[in-house]
Amino acid sequence: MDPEYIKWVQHVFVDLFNKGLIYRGKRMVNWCPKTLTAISDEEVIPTPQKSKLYYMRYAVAGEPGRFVEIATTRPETLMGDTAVAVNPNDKRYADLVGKTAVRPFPETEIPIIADEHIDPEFGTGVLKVTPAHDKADYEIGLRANLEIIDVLHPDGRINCPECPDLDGLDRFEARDKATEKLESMGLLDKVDDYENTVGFSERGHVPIEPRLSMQWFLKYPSVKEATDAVAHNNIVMRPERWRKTYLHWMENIQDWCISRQLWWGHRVPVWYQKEKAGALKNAESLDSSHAADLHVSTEPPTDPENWVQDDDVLDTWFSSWLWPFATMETVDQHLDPENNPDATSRCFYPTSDLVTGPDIIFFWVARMIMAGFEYKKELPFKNVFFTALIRDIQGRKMSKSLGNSPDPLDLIAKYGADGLRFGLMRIAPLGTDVRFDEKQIEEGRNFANKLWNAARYRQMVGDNQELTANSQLLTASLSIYDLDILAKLDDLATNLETAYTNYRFNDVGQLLYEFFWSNYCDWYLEAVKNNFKPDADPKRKTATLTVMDTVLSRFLQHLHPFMPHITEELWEKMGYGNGNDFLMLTPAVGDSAVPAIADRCPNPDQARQQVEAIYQSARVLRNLKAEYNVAANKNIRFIIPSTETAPWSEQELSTLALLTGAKEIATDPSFQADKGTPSALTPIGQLFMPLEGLIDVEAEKSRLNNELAKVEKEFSKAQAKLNNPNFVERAKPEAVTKARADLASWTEKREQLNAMITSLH
RNA sequence: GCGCGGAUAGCUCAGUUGGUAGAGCACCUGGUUUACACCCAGGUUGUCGGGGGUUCGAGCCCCUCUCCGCGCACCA
Repeated sequence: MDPEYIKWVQHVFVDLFNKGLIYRGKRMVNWCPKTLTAISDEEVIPTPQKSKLYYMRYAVAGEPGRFVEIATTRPETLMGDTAVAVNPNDKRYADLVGKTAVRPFPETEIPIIADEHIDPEFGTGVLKVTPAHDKADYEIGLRANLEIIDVLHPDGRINCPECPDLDGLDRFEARDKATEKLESMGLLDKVDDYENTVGFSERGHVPIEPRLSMQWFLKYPSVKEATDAVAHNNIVMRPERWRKTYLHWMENIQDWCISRQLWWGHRVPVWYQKEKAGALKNAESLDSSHAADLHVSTEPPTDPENWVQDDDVLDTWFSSWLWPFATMETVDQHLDPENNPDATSRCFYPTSDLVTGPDIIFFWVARMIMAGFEYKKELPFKNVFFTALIRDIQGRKMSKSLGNSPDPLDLIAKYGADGLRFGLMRIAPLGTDVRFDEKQIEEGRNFANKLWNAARYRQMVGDNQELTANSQLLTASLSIYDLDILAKLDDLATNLETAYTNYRFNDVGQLLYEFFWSNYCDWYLEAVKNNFKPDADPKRKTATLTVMDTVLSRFLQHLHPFMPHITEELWEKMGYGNGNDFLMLTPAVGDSAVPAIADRCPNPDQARQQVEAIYQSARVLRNLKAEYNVAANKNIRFIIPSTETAPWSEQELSTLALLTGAKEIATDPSFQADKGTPSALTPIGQLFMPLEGLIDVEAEKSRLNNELAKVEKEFSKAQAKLNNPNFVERAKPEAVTKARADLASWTEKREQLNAMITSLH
């Protein structure tokens, strides 16, 4: 309702009127008897109903005792019947055509006609024609030049003074009353249960009434251009399948009934000459050829006393469809840019992406494309991203009337705005609807909490230092864990870019979540905790802090669009903005930062492999501890009975001990394992876990055999694959290479496990 | 009637050119080692809706059936 926006709405109305595309006419429209207004086809919701099919008889005039049987769902409109129709090819009734039938009340003779529309298979093959109250009947009426008798008031009550017992009754009460009357006259044969689909008013929630009414209509502009734009992928829809839906609608487009009989809305900018107003309003049609008697303008007439403005307002989408440009420039700027230099500075038209729901693809998207092209001679956007619809846990669409929509404010109170936002983004897949489950929002809150605590930890272990991440990184002595997490941070940036490019926002959420929770918190932070012990090397501590700041600050940048509040808060509290820059105003990572790792270490792969070996070993050893129920025992020692521990330094082994919750990992070439000492095969070799008094040869044998069984299974699978000549010949080379590597790895594990089992004997 | 989705662990859902089925929650076991119990470690869980086909190989491709959802048309 901004004054400038109102001007646009009026300008477009006037323009389309002058182009002959807007006209006023008496047409069959969808009428809502509850809200007392016309509505568009798109606002009619077809709803399956359990109703009745009434079989009744009309007497054939002049042939006493002869009747035609008619099946109808709406006996209450019988007073508006002006014909009875059969299919011209229906031999059963061929002799009746041209005769007349007797409408029982108000009693009169009506013609029996033939029309192609009648389906001989339906009911009795005979249709009562009520041109005022059915769209198809209206068409038949036009073809046969039938009289039109309107027997309903706008609110759905019967308007038929000739039948006092029906007059004034609600349409559904009248249905029963009319049935009773027919029955008492002996004209009702039977009533069958019947399931049909009835159009309901989207807002009024009552069956709509097809009604002959004076309304304003629009013949859509720029239809061809809007169709071609999508057909030729100048506008790309995601998911792509909506394209077909769009094109189907565009190819069968109908004129749009744009007038509404409501109090609120943009008023139709049309004034009628006072003395001719009555006649003009009831004219069969009005268009630009009547311009002389009308004032159609964005400005009211200068002599208002001589004019009467049209009472109707416009469909709400008649203003919405102008949104891409009407929000960007005023009509004056549009029409006369030279004298309104602001026009270019404010106008972001076209934009790149429209994000919306597929339920308004016709209401809004299609119409914006048409209006955009019509007024800007250019398409309004290049991509349309249709989000998923969030349904309730039972799969129902959320709606006010069902009351199944959670209040966002309640959710925000419980989980925080960022938690809600992140939770939703993580379940926003490309292409399908999703059931809303509060658990998923809880996950968002937990993630925010995790982030907060990780930042707190950073503050706990070291002073807040001014972050000059890149230069400090270059001089720091980085551990393999540092290199590993920085390389993963680089990977994250790359993967996020891909996900964004493909509009896979749930992937973005997943990538952010996994990197931070798993890679950074669960592994990296745990692996570097030794560096904060009192006796740790200060240089190593500084390097670790620098890496933590690098990861945290970049991660906050990556996460910011998904969790704007907490990231902004931490950005400030951690001092990453140097006390003056908002994170919101900081260029995105891809625009500003060099890759974290590339300059420092051109080939981090070796470090990554070493780290993976340590982490994988930690998993195996944790597992071993769990299997022997000593997971909580911090005094456990692991022994490597070999000197061949290179490249594993004391430091890496102590990190591994930290990660496994063990006292130490010791190399001891002289170690002689007692038979039955639990041991495990890890990427860094075979490790023993001596347990005082807990040695049980049989238990250990059975455990190792279990493990061997799994390995054997994988081994045979890999072997079978490579023994298949078809695979080796036809599969992709990468697949074959990988299969060979797998087989080699399983072979080795198999041999080692066998050796371990043999040593128990 | 025409068209479009969906059916994968108990639940909500990922699974990107066909190549050893995943996440979170739930559940079970153990854990308060000074970031986090909104947490940590470990574990259990699948005839990938049914049937058929193509292929060396199918959750993924083709055909068919069943069920759920959506759009369009019709509905006397």
